[in-house]
Amino acid sequence: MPAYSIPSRKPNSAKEELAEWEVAVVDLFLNAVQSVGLPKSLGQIYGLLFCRDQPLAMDEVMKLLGISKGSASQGLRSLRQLGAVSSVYAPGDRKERFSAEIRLRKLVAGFLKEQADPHMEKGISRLDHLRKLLSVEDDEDSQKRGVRREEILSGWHRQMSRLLPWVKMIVGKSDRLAQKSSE
Amino acid sequence: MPAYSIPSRKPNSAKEELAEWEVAVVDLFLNAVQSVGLPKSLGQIYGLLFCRDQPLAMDEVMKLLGISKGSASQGLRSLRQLGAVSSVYAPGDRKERFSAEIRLRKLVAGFLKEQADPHMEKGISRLDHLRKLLSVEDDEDSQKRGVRREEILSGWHRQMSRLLPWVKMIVGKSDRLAQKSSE
DNA sequence: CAGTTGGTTCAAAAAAACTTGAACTAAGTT
DNA sequence: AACTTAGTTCAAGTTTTTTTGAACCAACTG
Repeated sequence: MPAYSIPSRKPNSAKEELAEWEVAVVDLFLNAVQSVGLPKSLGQIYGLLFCRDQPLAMDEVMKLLGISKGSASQGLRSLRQLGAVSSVYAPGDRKERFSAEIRLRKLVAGFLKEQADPHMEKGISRLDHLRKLLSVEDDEDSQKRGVRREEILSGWHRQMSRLLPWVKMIVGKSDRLAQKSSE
Repeated sequence: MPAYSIPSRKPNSAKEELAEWEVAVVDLFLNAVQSVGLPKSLGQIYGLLFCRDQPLAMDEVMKLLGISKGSASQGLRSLRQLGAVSSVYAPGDRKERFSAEIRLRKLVAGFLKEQADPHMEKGISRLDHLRKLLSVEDDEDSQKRGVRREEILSGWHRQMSRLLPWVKMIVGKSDRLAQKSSE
């Protein structure tokens, strides 16, 4: 038996390929995800999983999307971290399989938790730093001006902090449409 | 008899360089702006103008931040388009001068109008395209699956449309804090 | 009009972000 | 143990985005 058969690579003719509409969905997510500053492979992977009823393994994702092992691995990790996909292991199978989270509220919550919250945290320490610098500013006019700016920034920070819970709440409402297909 | 001591630094006559706290503010905006996917020069420029009471001309921005003419010109244009800075011409002076918009509600509204709204528009046409593809899908199971996905996506789109006005409203509330410090 | 100034444009350079694939760990099989 | 197979890591390569600066335009000045 052949230990290793020559990999006759035909670029796009595999047993399985995406339906046209699936390509469109993958493309939709590819774009959507870029608009919020995430790498496009995340969008492709999520889009593919979003289309499927059954969870897919990493090698299927690679083959269907034509992306590398590294991209698939890293992409899936990021998506898991964002709470946008979850892994399921079928008993008796060593492969990890992935399925997409389709509840918008969860997606938004995960995104905010991973992206917005850290920024808010960082904002606090930056404001602290700013106050420290202001306390040693020797030009009095400059200092006064700086203090006014610090007040404004603190106000903004407070308002953004207030906003985030609302976003989660509003998006959470009537998530039913999505839920009935999954839960 | 100097009223204030500790002028032992470079006695820079005009404001040729930024105060330490101003550097920190510029850096703060540089980071903030990148986290929403805008070029960092936008953050630098906005941050500088945010610090100042008096509007600055383009050549001052260039010199203070050490950026090129091209960056300054393009950056200021983008900021104007976002509604984040406005230009003021002093009478008798041919130079255009720029000052930062500091009302958070205006900043958010401008950002949403320029960034989010176009995406929502594009979303509509993508959903239309998807429906068209689904109407000609020949595999019946695939089609059914696709239709379910299209329903989910439409639901998401609807919810996001609902969210945006709320964001503007919530951020708009008690913008007073920022205003009283400047106006 | 020739010279200067304020400002825009855009091709090319630089920087940043993303993807790849080979080397590697870990765990299961023979 | 040797050989799979599943998956991770990361240096190097590729692509995309951003910045630069020189050419250009338009308006004012002497």
